[in-house]
Amino acid sequence: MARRIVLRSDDPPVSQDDLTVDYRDDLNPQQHAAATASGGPVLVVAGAGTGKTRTLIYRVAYLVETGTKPESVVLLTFTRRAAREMTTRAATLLDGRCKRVQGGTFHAFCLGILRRHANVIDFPNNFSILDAADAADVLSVLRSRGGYHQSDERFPRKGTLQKMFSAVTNRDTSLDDLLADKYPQFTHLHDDLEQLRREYRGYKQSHALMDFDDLLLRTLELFEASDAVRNKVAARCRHVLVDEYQDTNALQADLVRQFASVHGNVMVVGDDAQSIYRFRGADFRNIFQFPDQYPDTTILKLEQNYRSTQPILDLANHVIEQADRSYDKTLFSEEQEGELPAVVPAPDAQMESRFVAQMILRLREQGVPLDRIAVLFRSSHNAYDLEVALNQRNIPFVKYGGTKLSEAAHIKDVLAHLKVAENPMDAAAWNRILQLLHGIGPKTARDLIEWATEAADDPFVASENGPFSNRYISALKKLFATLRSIRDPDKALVEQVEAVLNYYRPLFEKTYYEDYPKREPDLEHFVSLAEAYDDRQTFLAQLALDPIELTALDQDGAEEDEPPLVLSTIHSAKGLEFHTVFLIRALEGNLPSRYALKEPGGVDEELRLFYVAITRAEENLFISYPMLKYQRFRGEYLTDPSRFITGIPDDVLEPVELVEADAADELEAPDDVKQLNGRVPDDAPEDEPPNDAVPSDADRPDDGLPF
DNA sequence: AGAAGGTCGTTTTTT
DNA sequence: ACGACCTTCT
Repeated sequence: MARRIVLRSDDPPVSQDDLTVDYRDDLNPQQHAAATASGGPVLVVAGAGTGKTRTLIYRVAYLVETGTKPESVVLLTFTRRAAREMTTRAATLLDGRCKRVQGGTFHAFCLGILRRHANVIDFPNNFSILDAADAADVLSVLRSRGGYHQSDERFPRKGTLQKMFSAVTNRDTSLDDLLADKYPQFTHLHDDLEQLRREYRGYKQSHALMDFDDLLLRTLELFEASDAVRNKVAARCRHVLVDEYQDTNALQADLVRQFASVHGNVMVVGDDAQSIYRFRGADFRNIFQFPDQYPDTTILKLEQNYRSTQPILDLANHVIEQADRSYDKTLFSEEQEGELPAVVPAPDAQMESRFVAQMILRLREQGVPLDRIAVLFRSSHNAYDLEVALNQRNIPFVKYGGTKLSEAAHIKDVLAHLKVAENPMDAAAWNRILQLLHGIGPKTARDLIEWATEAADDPFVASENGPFSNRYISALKKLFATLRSIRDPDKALVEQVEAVLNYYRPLFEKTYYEDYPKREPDLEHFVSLAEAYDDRQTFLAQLALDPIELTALDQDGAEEDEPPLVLSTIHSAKGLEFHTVFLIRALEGNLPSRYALKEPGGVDEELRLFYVAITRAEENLFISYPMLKYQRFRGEYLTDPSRFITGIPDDVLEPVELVEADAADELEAPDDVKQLNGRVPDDAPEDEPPNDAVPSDADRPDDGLPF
């Protein structure tokens, strides 16, 4: 790299008197130092709940207020939700200018760059984005085309292939090492896999497809291919801010370096104790390497916790002590008072759900809004029982980390039609819509795709003379007619979606004949979503990169209703905070996950996950687990509580026993709230008749008699 | 040969 | 409740 001469700012030094926001008054000294730091590389190590987000928001405001153009500030966050929240809050602080800062997720930001410059790496700018499932489908096609599993030795299934290849890209390792490390059963297939991986890459290139990893990887390749482009992009990155840096992987760290390569102003914020995306290639050690990669890094620490009470932090500190970690920060709070965190063994899964649902109703009675309460779990199916219990009691909730709208098969069908209209080379989408037609299976679809994407100049015009069989010709003609009609540039997006739905409905009812009425509402939701966009390409990208939770849609009918309770995987709860947190299914094999036990370092990662869950809580924390579980084939069996909660002293984590209200009373009065020994803030006797003042309680079901 | 339809075994976490 | 695999049908 060329020698660098640093020019000093010609502007007079900024005095606090000239600023609208009172940074010194609003922030503690550590936060203030971070928010008002001058340029250059800065690493902020911030413990859970220490006002990391707040500091970044003030940082944005400060930069904008001291003369940096908002368009030249880049704020990279882990989710779009986080980016939106930050810029909105910064805007409240200062003014609307903050909304013009660039950013979002790494993937979204890279997409923007690629759309502008894709031609440099031989991609059209209307390339399609493949989500993980789409990528797996492409691999499945290539696998059968290449005849990889003709012999009777087993070949990895499509999802495994996708995971393997993604891991190779994200972890910056060789296929060899990955196989040895994680897939020893497939090491002998190394050559086949290497070849399949090459085919996959070539196929994506020739069909204008990019999977999630490509969005990062191809951006780096773009920068490598053209210094001019890199300089142009980096010139617009006057200040680069990265949130959750502990969860970035090698690719992302590389990207940050490129973005900052012109101005050198980069501030990263993170907490090594909260690194929970190892499976995606993140390595918490990255955060320690930052100072090595950027000479003269200023290191700042945030240690005062503003979120949780001291008893909750005591548990958190106790937990994280068990992990190998290089940074020592003990969180402290000024909020000394507070309930002890509780561990609640429930007799079985239904009882666990009853406990959570009833506690939520009590808290709500005491004035805690539902949306200040969260139920967290390791994996999304952990919540199935609870979802039933909540539905029975009419408690509204959103679930994060569950099935996304754009992942539902029927929505993927509709999307695929739009994708083909957008990018006629999109073989993955073609494959999907062709196989919906009666008489077309994998083989015919493959032949037709080849014709449509290679032989035909314009498949939509030349649709009269393809290699068609009478078996499906009439259905195919209808498909072409629909595609032609939605490609009309004058057609509004909503009209395009309506046209697809008109065409798709009969196919939909046939394909999902057993349960299509249940899926029907999703199609309506999809139309209303499309109304907010006028550009097809933006709409498609948005759905791919910022998928909408299915349960979030159930809520928008009831706008008058109170904001819903939050159910979330621990991963999706990152960065959020709640008055009360329930952590359910704290079981050995679930948290820590049994899969993690096999991997070196896996248990530590799970421990950090547990730590993240605990530190979401402000006032109350309940950790529960069922003592008995039921599994098909296995029947009922005794569970082991998570190793993370055994052996913690009672004065740090208080054991609580669930007691069933008198069984006779329960039969007559459905108000069957259990006693919690000394735990419930307002422990009213429960032998009264049901209280009508609790609307969502009114049609509570009888909760069965599990004993 | 290739598609359709039924059956069996199954499931971490996310952009 | 979903997908991979096997059997039967066109």
